[in-house]
Amino acid sequence: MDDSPATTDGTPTLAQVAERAGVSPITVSRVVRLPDLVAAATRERVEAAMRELGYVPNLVAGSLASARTRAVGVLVPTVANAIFADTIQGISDTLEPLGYAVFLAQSHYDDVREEKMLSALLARRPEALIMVGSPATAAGARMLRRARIPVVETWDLPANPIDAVAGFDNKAAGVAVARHFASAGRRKLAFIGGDEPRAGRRWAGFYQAAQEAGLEPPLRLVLSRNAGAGVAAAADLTGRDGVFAANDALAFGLLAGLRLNGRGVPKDVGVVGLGDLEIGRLIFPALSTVRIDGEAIGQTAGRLTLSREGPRQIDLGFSLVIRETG
Amino acid sequence: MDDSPATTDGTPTLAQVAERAGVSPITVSRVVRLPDLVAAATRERVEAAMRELGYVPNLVAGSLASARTRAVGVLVPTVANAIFADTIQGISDTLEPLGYAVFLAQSHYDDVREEKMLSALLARRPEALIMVGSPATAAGARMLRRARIPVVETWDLPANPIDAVAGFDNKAAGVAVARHFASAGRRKLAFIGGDEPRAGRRWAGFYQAAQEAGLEPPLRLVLSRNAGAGVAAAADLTGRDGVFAANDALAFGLLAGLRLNGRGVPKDVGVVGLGDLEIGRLIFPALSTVRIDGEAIGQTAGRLTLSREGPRQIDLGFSLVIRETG
DNA sequence: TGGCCCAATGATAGCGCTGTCATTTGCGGC
DNA sequence: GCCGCAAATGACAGCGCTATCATTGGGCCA
Repeated sequence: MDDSPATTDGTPTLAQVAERAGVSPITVSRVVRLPDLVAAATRERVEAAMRELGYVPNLVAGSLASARTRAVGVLVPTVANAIFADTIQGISDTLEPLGYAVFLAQSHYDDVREEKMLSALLARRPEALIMVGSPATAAGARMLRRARIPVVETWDLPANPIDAVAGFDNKAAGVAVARHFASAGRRKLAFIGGDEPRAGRRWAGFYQAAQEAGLEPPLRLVLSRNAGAGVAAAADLTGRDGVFAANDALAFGLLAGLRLNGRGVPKDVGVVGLGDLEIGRLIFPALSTVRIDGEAIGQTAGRLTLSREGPRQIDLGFSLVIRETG
Repeated sequence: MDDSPATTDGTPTLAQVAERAGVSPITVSRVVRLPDLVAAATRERVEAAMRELGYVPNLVAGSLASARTRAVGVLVPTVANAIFADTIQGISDTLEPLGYAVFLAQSHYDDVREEKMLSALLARRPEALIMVGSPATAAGARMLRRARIPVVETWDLPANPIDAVAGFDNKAAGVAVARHFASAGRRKLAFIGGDEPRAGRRWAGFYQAAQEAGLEPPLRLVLSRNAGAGVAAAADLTGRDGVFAANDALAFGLLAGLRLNGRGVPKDVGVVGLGDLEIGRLIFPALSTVRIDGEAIGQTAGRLTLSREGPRQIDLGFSLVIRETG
């Protein structure tokens, strides 16, 4: 086009915009960040130069200079499991409009990987970090504390939180389900779920409440996290009349397995899931479940990230939604 | 602890590590990035200093200096829709082990927002950008071209791609479903879906193939994207005997609505979804669907991001999976 | 009319790293 | 015993911005 410095390299810099607009670099910087401080005429000239050059600010340089990245790190066990998608959505919907970006990482329920991802995330200097659950390792927790940024633990109510919390009481959820089964006259309960900490707490509450209700000790099946495992589990659940699945996906699988085994739901077995995925309402029989508002968790986590005011440990609760499966 | 410079500010810098280890900053940098270039004894000394100080490298500074961010931007319409979760997972699983981070943004099927997110993403200087679909605006496309980084468009086969593609032929999917309905003797077809480009292409193929098969012109219902809309749609579909839902979630809702309306599936109406969510296999009647391997799309996109070699427009295809709904 | 204040703009220095050369040291071969 | 070379380390400059002061030039009031 012309011989402006922009033709030298692909991406124009703020200085090149400044030169073209006949102003100093700092003025261009202000047009981008604090337009009110710049006279309208100047601003227009600068904006024209930016447009002509196709200028895209370099936030990595800006972040270094200002010590503000305008980004938050988000660490989830996995995104494929629909259960956390709403939470990610909630986070991103509350933070994106404010100019924050989301760095997403997955731990895959693996402690080593979690620690690695935590440090990879922290290396990018997010202004806050939101994770599902709590750090599994002491080293992970230490890193988070040293980072001196807001940290939000979600989907749980840790006894000893690092900073903020947006979650619910997993143990109480287990208790509620066991009591429900007991009051419905079911006697031989079972629990299916993974071996991660939150499922463990659900189990603990479930077991305890079953005992307190005078039922025989419930069975626990530790499964891998996909719905297919739920299908297979049905075969090992003969004789059980109330099953709490640690998440809805497992419950859907279980329902399918039960159908294959010719067992009636809810007549022969009651099934309760956790999460309240939309599909649960739509299938037949409609899934009874522990409703968790994953999006609210995400929104709350996002908000806790932005301000240090107010209560920082928030219990979003859950509710037992009894539909057709038990 | 002691009077090392680290006590001054929260986060120690590379220079502070260097001082404590008695080496130059560049040596510390090498221990982090190219440990083989450093003598074992020196390396151990540096590593000890890093441990003692709790050093976490500052990648934003490193990125600026090296002009490499080791990050990719990912833009999806929404993460709540389970259909893209597998793709994000595929991307992140192939890129994270190589040290890349993922910047995640959502467009919410909104052109303005998409453009905004694109430029926000680009401002962070990702080394590649992966998006579902193609930029909706010319400005968006221009930004991507100017960025001079690998760009992967997914979930579609754009006629005029910016760079790489990992997708499938949405129109052909529509054709396949219409032909299937026709050969099953269904005469009065309908299509339900959003008004976004990919759904539009599915409709186009569906419509065309229905015409070619001599059926009367199918009906198109434009719905919002949640499953609830599928439930409501059932009422407007009386008299139709074959319905293609642009995604599985809508299909689940439709199935529920049809049940409420007392219409038999597949006897009275056939229903085919798209995506092949795991649940579709588990419910009864099991959902017929156009199977898309979202995870493979993500993995392929990730791979296309890393190397400029080989074919860059990859059609991952789809397959029609007829189960119990039609 | 002089002084003061605010609006508008700029100069300077540096954020915490890494690329690109040096420079130093040890060691084998002739 | 000296030269050359590779291994190990370092000096320097600079990535593209922004924080933090200046500095300039009216406009307005006493």
